[in-house]
Amino acid sequence: MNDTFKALSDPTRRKILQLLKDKDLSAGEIASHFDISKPSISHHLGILKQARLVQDERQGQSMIYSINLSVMQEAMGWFLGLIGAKGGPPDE
Amino acid sequence: MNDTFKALSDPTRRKILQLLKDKDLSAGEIASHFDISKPSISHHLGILKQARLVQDERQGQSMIYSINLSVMQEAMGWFLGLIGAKGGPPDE
DNA sequence: CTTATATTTAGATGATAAGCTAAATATTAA
DNA sequence: TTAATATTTAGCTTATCATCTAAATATAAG
Repeated sequence: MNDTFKALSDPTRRKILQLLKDKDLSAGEIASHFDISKPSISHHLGILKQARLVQDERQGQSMIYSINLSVMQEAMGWFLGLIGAKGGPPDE
Repeated sequence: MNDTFKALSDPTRRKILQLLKDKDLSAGEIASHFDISKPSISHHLGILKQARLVQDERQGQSMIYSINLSVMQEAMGWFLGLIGAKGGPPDE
């Protein structure tokens, strides 16, 4: 869970997730959306991957990245736990 | 939005929010839940406050902190935007 | 007014993190 | 096998961040 929030704390990484929401993209295609060097984007992708927020799969020379929505949902569960029941003890 | 995610990226600050979910607490009461110096906790509270995730109000010698759920909901809205509609263009 | 309590501010330090360039790896194609 | 393309790894630099101690501020009580 900590890895998840750490990964989400960077605006470049959040934007990457928004790009991947629309469609799977290669590392190079992702990098083309930013004014940041490809090695730096690769580093961000590695952090997202370690947090399991994205998955990658080789396709020829390219690495195709896709979003992992189940981990996103876990993080959202944390929010729901906070928002859902202010005040009272849990489950009562 | 960036301040929000930055604030949420630290485990101590997330735990503070969980404490405040159950009930409002003074800075000292919050600090007593951690093995961290009071100035450090005060620093964390300042970051949460700047992100408007918490509010504070003086009560005698104490500062009483409370959670601001509306900002939490904004952050959750970001998640919903990502999870809600994978694949297709937005609103279609 | 002086002392005690609660909290924050200041200043310093060590760790993390984001960015870069250059070099290494992996795959495809000639 | 050699050259071209795509991506990652290595190594470095700079900036940000979490933490600490010591000092400052604010309120309450004697």
